[in-house]
Amino acid sequence: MTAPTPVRVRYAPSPTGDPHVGNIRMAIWSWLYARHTGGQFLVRIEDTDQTRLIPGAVERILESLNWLGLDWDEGPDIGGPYAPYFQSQRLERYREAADRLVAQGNAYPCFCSSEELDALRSRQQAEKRPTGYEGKCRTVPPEEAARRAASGEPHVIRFATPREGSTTAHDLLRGAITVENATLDDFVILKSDGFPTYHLAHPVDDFAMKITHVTRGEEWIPSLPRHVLLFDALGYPRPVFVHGPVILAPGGGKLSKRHGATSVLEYADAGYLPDALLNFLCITGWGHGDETVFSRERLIEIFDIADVSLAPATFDTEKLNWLNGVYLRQMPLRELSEAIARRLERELPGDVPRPLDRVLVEAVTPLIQERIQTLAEVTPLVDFFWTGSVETPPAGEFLTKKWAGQGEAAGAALDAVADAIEALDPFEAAPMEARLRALADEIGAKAGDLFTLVRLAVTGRKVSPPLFESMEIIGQEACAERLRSAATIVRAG
RNA sequence: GCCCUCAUCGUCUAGCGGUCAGGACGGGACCCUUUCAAGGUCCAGACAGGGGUUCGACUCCCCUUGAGGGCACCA
Repeated sequence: MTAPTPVRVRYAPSPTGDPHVGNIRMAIWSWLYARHTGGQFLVRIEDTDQTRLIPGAVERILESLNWLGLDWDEGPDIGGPYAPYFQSQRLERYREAADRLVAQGNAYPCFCSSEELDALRSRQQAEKRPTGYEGKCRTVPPEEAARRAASGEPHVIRFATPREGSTTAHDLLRGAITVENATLDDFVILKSDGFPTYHLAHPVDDFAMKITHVTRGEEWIPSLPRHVLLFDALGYPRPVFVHGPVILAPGGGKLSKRHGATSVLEYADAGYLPDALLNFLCITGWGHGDETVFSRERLIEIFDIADVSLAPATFDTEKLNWLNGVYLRQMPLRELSEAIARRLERELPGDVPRPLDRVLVEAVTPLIQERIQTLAEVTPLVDFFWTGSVETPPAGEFLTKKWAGQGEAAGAALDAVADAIEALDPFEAAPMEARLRALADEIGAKAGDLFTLVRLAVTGRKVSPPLFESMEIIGQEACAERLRSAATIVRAG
């Protein structure tokens, strides 16, 4: 889809915490749409609520975008032709717009206190009437209002919403949305601290920054009529509005901490890959034929924001895990190996010397590449390659199935394996397997039963990467040592 | 309570008046196999309900039901 003028979309988070995945998904879609059409993607910080600012939030927001590989053409850190990109630095513009609306008779100062407003709201609720400001200060004569405001009396500026008629706005995805003006109230556009509310800041900035498509979450639909009224009153052309669906938690309802990670950085921490999360988030709430795995390039090639679905989608962690596994398996050895090395250096016990030997990590990587879904599974799976000695499991672990009650036989078998291992030359996986299969035959055991003992002895666990390749990496001496020690324990059991 | 939005397998979706309603995750079976994975083959599984419109509705309209969102000097 090609737009007549270059598409300009923006991601406009407020710095009140880490961006939620639902929020980030909208940013991904917006970014893809900009890149798909050859337009621009910008970032604007909506820091108009001084009471909710969280230090460091801006940095974390930008870090989240960076990690996902979303780049911006204009933003708080790099500036741009419409700077500044912090709303807190654009206060004069909002003031100006508000003054103009008051002068035009589209807005008025309101001197009602929060206590008064709270009281009004409770009264309305008690009487089961719609809540909302009923326009008390709208009747204050303009001259009197101006005088009181000039004398320093605390006040806000409210928009004088038309009482009659209805307002129709258009959403690219949903078509016309019409609301009776009577259901709207005189909402605040400028707060008493001089900061604008979102309702005012949004039209002023999106007009000034030449935004062509306002992309945001569905939660904004109810206030869309107010925004449209403001665009009109200000004499700004209306942009295209696109309200994406929300993301639901598995059980239904909002996705929250209770359901696991909710921010991008948490997913990074949990061992997910940027491309996998990007693919997954994009895919939840949007689809394209029979395809499921999309590279970034492919998405840019085919993504059209007009194709996103309207219904709220449920966050499917199982699918994310599977997709992450797909990306892990696709990764070039060197790249995966480096990621695994960094993970291990972060998680291995402190007595393991850093940096890790990359040659060893590269030997281990192919053994686990197709066995993990996230990087978080790496360390518990392969730590025995680095921890000097494994803790041999108790005899009971060994003496199950074929070996139940056969402590002596199992011990003998382990010793026999140790003998065979020590005699091996070269000490490589293929000949090792051949030799141990023959040995199983000699002992009169099934290969699998023998290998289970060896696995337990050498890796310390019943599930491990491929046995012989692992043993080759661990080394001849260490393997023999672990086998003998296990033999002793098993006999005693 | 008032306003708004949405509705295809358990989940994410394709479909855009005529299809055996397709794919993916998850589930089941089998194959492969030294564990665990990965891989392969196959199976089960959906148009929320009721009215219209039409020669013909998953597709268009209305109602019901269900789900989600909003009703701040927060965004």
